Amino acid sequence: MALEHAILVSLLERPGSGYELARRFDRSIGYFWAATHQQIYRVLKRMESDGLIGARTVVQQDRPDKKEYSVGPLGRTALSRWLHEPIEPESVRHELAVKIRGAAFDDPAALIQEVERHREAHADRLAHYLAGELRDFTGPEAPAPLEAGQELQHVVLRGGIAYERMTLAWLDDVIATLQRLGPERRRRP
Amino acid sequence: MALEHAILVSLLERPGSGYELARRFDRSIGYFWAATHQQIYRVLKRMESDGLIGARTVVQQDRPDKKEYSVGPLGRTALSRWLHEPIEPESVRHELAVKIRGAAFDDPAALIQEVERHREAHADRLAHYLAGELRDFTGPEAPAPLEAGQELQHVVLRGGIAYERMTLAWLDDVIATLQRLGPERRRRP
DNA sequence: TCCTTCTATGCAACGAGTTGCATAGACAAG
DNA sequence: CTTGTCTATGCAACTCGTTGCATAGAAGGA
Repeated sequence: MALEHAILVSLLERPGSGYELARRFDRSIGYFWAATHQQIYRVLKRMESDGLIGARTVVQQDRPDKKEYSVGPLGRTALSRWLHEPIEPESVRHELAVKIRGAAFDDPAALIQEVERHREAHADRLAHYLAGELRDFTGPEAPAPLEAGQELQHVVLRGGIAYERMTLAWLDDVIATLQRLGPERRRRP
Repeated sequence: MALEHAILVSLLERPGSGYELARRFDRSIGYFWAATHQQIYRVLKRMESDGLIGARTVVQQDRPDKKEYSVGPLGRTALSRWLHEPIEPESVRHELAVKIRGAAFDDPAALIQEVERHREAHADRLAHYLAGELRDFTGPEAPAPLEAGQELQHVVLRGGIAYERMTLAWLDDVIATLQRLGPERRRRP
């Protein structure tokens, strides 16, 4: 179960509550491992009862109290063990690609709008990543000699940036292809 | 449920049995939508009882009989409806990226082997895609004017090729980064 | 001859992920 | 003054995906 390990990594980078983790999974760590708050709360509860993490209640003014989790020795060991186990190369799940192949049995041109919507979403993500890179790693505000953890966060972010750039170029290719095939070349077997 | 739609697309491209579909999901269509045979059999059964697809038993010599499925009018309508619905841009699940960030709390150098293993797997996939592209789309054996369905299969395959190339370059970046951080820069908070 | 691989289909149990809903106080905008 | 958003946590039901196992005949290699 990789969510467990993603949570361990995130809590080692900085302790936090379920709610805070959920927001991190909407940003930073969620760029390559998505999770909803329900999933996170459920797994946190199990991890606490397994002794991987510990919780302390933080009383707050003007907002509800929270339970701040941090990683215990058992959690550290569990993460270490997982890091030394081999994992399978990812199997991709790309719904849009299914749609593109399916468009052969419908109207290819009708898919252009949808692909453009995706293109915009990826352009936004790329802009977001680039802003984060400048803020945390390459800009004047960033700490000059990065420590190991930051170097590793940076290389992961570079992966996200490369992915978004590649995807944008590909979506342009898709749009051009869909435009070349008009509704007139629609296949009706 | 996108597996259902992936199956509809695959069966429209060519009717086939559950077993044949499972093999297609190990190749071609599985490059962007993975599925095991158990999943496929279960969904085929439901799709048949929902009337989306029809089955006929094909008696075979020297091997077990098979049930060949093909898409009915209801299935075609269902696919069409889905094609016109918007979908969310994919949320990524990249386990290796979690490991890379986690390496900050262990030995970064110990991860190099694992990353190299992934690199090889991606290099193999790229070679496989390129061979398929040559065979089906760009080589001398390929049909000269491609029809719409083939153009669309080709653009999806180009996406796979771009993805693998990008991933290879990124994994090289990751390996170089892990090498720069030795075990001596291990972080022990 | 035995062992493995290929074709072909399927059940059962479990683990992971999604969707909808509920609570509850603070604050801001209309 | 009501509606909506933000912080904060959680249950219940459901769907989806994974793992292990089972059957069974044919073909091919050790």
